[in-house]
Amino acid sequence: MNKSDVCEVRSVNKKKVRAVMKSMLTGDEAFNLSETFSVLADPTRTRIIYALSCEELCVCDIAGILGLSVSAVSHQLRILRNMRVVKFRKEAKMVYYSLDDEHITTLFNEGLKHIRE
Amino acid sequence: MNKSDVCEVRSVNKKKVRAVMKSMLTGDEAFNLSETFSVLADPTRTRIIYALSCEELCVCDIAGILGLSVSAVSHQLRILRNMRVVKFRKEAKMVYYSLDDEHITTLFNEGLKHIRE
DNA sequence: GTTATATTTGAACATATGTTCAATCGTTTA
DNA sequence: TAAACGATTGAACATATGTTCAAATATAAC
Repeated sequence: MNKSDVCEVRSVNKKKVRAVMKSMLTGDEAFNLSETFSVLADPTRTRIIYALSCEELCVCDIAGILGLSVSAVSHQLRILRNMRVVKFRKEAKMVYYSLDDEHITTLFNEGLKHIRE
Repeated sequence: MNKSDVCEVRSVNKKKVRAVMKSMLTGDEAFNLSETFSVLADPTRTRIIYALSCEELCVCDIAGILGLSVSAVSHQLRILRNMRVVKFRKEAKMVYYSLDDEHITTLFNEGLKHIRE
């Protein structure tokens, strides 16, 4: 960023700028917030979350429902696991996944309402 | 996707799978939903949205508040404009931006609540 | 009209992300 | 124990995304 990219006046309305800067999100907050939304920012993951909001499902069946490879689904489930959006239990050779985070579920439903209106 | 990637049984629980597939999100819905969340899935954009939730601001001041180049901010504002998250008005040489979408704002606040709990 | 300033834009660049493919791990069953 | 099957993983690949830089617009002031 060279200096010509910075508005010469430095701030057009110093009072407003100061007020906003005072209450501005911290870097961590902005990062965590956008990271939370990132989980829902992919169609495959939203479809997985939708499916799991209906039923507890094994990886194999999720892949069948979505028409994707088991591997692709497993990679996405890892992301959802890391973000604690889903939980799983093992039964024999199968691993069954279900939703684990009511906050994300609320966000998800809020978003669904938005696009369906 | 080769055939070995598909579960042999095809579906472990056919009844569950059929039920989920019946109510599954369409491709368009999944795309629009994830697109909506994508808007909020970047720290720069969440900071811009936060700032605009405090005050109507010109591009120059947003850049100053975020410590980013005017160009970088303008590029992000274009995305927010295209998604109808923000609106703007021109006054002299300046362009003032403000929030335009209450749905997104609701999502944003819901997310903020989530990370602050 | 020319200069200065606020903003936008396009191209280039580096980084992040999602899927595929092949290999591996763990459990079950033959 | 060996074979079969569900799931996970890592590397490779293509695509998407965000910032920078330089150039272009647009409006205001001289």
